[in-house]
Amino acid sequence: MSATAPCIDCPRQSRCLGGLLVEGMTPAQMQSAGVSRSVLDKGEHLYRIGDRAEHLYLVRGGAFKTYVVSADGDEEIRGFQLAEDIVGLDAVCNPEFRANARALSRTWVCRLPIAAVRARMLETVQFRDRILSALGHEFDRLHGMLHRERCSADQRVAAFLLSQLDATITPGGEIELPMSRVDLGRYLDLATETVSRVFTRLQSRKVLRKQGTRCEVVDRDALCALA
Amino acid sequence: MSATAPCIDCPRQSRCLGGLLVEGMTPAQMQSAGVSRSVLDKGEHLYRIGDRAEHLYLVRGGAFKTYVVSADGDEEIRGFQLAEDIVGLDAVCNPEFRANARALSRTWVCRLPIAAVRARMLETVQFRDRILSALGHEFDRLHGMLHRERCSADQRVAAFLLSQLDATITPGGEIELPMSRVDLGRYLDLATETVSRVFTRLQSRKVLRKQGTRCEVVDRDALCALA
DNA sequence: CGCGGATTTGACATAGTTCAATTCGAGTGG
DNA sequence: CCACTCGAATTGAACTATGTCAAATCCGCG
Repeated sequence: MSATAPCIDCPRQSRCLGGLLVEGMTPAQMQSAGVSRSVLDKGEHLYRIGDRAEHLYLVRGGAFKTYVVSADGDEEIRGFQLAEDIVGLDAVCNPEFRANARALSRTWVCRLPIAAVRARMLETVQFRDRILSALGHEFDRLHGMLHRERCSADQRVAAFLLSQLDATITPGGEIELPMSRVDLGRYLDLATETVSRVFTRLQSRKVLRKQGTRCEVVDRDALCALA
Repeated sequence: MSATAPCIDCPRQSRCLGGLLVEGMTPAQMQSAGVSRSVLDKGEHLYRIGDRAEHLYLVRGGAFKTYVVSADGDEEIRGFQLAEDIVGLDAVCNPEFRANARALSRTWVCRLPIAAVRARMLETVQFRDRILSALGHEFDRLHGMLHRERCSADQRVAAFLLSQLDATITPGGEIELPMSRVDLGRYLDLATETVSRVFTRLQSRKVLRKQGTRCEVVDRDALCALA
């Protein structure tokens, strides 16, 4: 995990949490505050459960999974974070991370020092509200997971695909599925085999078309009807 | 739902969110800020999904359930809030409530105006951190629910009973179960019948003793071993 | 081309649901 | 104080979605 220079000339600065954060800072101030960027290789951990939470992160490219390992050794995946998502929001509420974050592929992140974030929350209403709203979205996501886990296998997969579709910037039915079937199962709380069967079914019903790591949603309405 | 006077002479003031909030306010200021108390009868709603979130609430006695109704009309219970718990924390992150809150029995609450809460978050680090930490606990609780829903019926019930045991102020194995079997099922995502069967099993194994709305945990270790 | 992990498919096992019937228990009224 | 009522809780029996285990196939990569 190698760190590089911060956001001073980042084209996304104005639309970014970091933008609000570093507004008015000189490069030197940023540097000393600890704003920076990193790249992680596939499989590398961004942080582990119990680590002192000193940064939160913005995904620039690639993807993470956040997960915990239960008492009986099973990996429970709590979320996937793709480009533009925030990882490690825990850090705002807790001194330590409550989950592990691991790169699913080569992944780029911006790191925002949590001390600066907390300080800025006291300074500007706009920034405080930006953080609170991010927390609100995280609550919504968790409530969504809770709802999804009360549905049938078909519905879980359908709901997941739709959420990916919504989260994707590119229009059209193309979505990125950087996670393995195993990980998807661990996220949806389904056996790998069940996930696989649902995908097969959706493809034979011409709802979906699979192409390697990507996949095309041919019949969005059918998915909505399911979920 | 009748409202009465606020916290000026509340014995709990110093250990309460409200205490930090109203610190330094005159009774008149409190009044005009909207700090107050209410009582709700069994079955009354404290708020409904979509309501403008103008207060958050502290439970003083009694209990709530927070729930949503899914597309196919099923009630999904997202939490039970007993004495000393915060209800409506949504309000900090969202302009509208994202769930319904309904009294399970006659219930007393303090109402804290969210505008005052948000304002105070800018003023004192201590108060901001108190709120953030409450949000953190809510995240933990949701993560706990997600974990629990991946367990067997026995484990879900055991984990639930243990969490009630921890949350109860009174020592000894007595816990309050103000919710019906139906509601418990809707919370744990189990059929009422399944909940009932687990309780029966736990009683015949002398882990539990039931007494109306209360219940005594005889063998805490057995519960831990299960969960 | 061939290897090894990931995915898919098949056959079978089972926890939990569903539906129906019974029992319990807190109020209520005689 | 007891009988009655009605909803809540429990019990029973059959059913089903999904898990489990094992075998077959696919696919990316050296």
